[in-house]
Amino acid sequence: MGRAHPCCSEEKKVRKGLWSPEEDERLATHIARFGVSCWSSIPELAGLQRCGKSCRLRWMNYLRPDLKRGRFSQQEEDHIIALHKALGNSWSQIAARLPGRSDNEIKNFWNARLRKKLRQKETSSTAGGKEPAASHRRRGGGEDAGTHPAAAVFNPLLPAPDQDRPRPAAGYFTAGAAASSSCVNDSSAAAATATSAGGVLVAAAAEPVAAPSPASTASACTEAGGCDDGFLRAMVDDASFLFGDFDLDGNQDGLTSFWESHAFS
DNA sequence: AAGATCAGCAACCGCCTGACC
DNA sequence: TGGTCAGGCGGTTGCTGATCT
Repeated sequence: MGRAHPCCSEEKKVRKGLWSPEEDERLATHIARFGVSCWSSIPELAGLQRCGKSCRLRWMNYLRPDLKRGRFSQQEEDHIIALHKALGNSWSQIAARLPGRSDNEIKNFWNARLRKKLRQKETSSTAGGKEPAASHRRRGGGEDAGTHPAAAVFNPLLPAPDQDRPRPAAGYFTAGAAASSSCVNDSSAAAATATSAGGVLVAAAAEPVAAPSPASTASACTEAGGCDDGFLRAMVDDASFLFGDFDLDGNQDGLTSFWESHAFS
């Protein structure tokens, strides 16, 4: 192995670097409406010039509705230290035990802060010295992630309503992908997996929702051709929460106006 | 005021694993 | 049963913006 993924090869023209709001919108809207069955097909279906891996990463680390973002609490910090002690650099396992945090976020947090903190602790305990000057050199409001352009879009929205609002478990949107490492063509299997992995999804198929392609609906539709409306509604609900209101009939006005009103300054 | 330095974080890269054919 | 493919993971890089000099 180790060869480049076909989707990431130079043959295809793929964009790299930071994601634009429009790309985020496309990806989030697509996943909200059709779920994830095959990451490699998502760029094409969502009209993105990105590789599937990049889409997955963006979703997992940033767009996922169950991410809380913002600064790590002291409790979380302690938790991370304890988990790291037990699990080592298994960031995904640590993330699995810290709801609302992505492995990348935890990894960055560890690399940026905790490792240094622990090192300082060690040196100060041996030398009895003071904190190095660098420790107080903080970027304004650094950890609340409000300074980064992309982060600024989401942070104000996520924490407060989340408290009382029941949310799907992590892995909710990625259930289709979790079902198999290959793209799932058996849509009923994918739907079943999505339902069981999510744990909160409605199994009964209601009115079918128009679908652009079999692959894109694999995680939300049944074999009989009917889509799991509960599944879609639940996802759209989450996407609405994130981006503003839009509906399954393709009305994305709320989403668009959200981006417009939260344009980066 | 401007350049240097630093911290935070998003995203890429390469490799591994597991499922499918 | 081995090759191929796609998802997942950890390490690393590079950009952005705050702070310091």
